[in-house]
Amino acid sequence: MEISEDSADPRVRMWSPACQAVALLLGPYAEVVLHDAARDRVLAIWNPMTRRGPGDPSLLGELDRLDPSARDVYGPYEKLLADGRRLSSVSAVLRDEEGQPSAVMCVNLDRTPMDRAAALLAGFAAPSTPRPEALFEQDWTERVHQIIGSFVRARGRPVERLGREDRLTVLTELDRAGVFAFRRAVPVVAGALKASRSTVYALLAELKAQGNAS
Amino acid sequence: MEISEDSADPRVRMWSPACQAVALLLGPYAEVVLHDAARDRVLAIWNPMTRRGPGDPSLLGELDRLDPSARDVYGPYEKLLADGRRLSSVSAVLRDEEGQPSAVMCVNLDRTPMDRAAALLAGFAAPSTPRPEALFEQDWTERVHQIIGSFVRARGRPVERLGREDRLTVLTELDRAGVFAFRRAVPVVAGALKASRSTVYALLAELKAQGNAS
DNA sequence: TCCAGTCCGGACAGTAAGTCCAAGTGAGGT
DNA sequence: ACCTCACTTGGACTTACTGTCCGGACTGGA
Repeated sequence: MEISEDSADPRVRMWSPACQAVALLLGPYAEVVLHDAARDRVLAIWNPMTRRGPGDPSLLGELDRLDPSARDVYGPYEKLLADGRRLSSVSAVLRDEEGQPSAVMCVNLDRTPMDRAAALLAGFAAPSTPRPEALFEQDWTERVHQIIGSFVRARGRPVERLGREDRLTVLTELDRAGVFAFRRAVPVVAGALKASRSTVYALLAELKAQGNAS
Repeated sequence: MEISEDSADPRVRMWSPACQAVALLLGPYAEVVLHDAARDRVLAIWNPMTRRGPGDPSLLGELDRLDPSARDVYGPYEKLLADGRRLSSVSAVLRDEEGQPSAVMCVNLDRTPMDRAAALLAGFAAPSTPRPEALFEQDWTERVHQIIGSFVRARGRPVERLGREDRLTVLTELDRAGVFAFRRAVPVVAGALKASRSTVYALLAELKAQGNAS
């Protein structure tokens, strides 16, 4: 991963662990460059994104805005690569033990993947899905009356006059519709059928017995 | 931004530009820690994400796996913060001009923002939810898990780590979906949320109070 | 009228739904 | 390291609902 002009250079030896660590952390999306500021050359480079190598002129104007007498840390500022990729960059002036500037570290982070992801997210998020979350049948009692009503109409006889078999049939349908999974279902059904709670339970027990038997 | 025990420490003076540059580049999502490996202490820290400060023991086991005689760069490896944030971390052994290990730099990058984005993208891209939309959902527990699941995915955080507000939100959605009209709904939801029945009832009461007040 | 079949309402037991509280837990502050 | 506060939890407890049982009442037919 590391490409350096001269690993024997004490500056490279000293700074390469830090540079390499950062390059590792940011995976393929960042390059780390160690510059010789005085000679405007690249000392070493990790994850190169351009074709630069050690010994090449630094280019990119990475060192233009540095003023070691003022500050040591610059950025993040934006840079544009020839192919249009946008970079976020920081630079740090590195000093030797006497406090003299000896090198400059630049980290160039390619933001295009994140920009793309951001755009994608923004595009999807904006016209926000109007909640296709289809809900349950909110009013299940409605459904109870519907089922009973249509049966009564088909049978041509009011609920009060339904015979035993009829009620068994209706209860079967209601059960298939999942009505009895709801709380308070039996009293409601009993009311709608104009029958007593006891009767409904008795009929349901009968159905269950039949169902299990068959 | 920088918090250091003793800026006069030559190691801090020497390494802080590099550390600060990295901290700046990665914005609020990364902390950079400079350790005194020999004494297992923090020398300086940028963008602290935990409560550690200079002079504190290093903790976090950041220095456990280091072996300066072998390599200088470690990682990226994954670490887990107490609050559930997942970190990508790298460490570098920093040496003085004689080549003696003098400090260790650790960069801890919080990946939850990216995880969340990734989760969201995955949620959109994936076959979403193949919605077997029946008129009457026979298997309402299925729906419970679907709703909780999609929320967890959007939130990018496992169900165990959902905060109070998150759970209130989920319960609101479940309620809108009519889940609590079913028998045995609360125990099922409590199980799916990895919370106790009591807690679910408490949160539901809170929602009801809010809803009536407004 | 009597019988058979059914239904009713109420009593009752069992199970689930809610409420309440003391104790435990964990994050944040000092 | 300790305290505090907010929250969670399991369990005890109350209330509501579910399901069963039975005596009495109604109905239609012999």
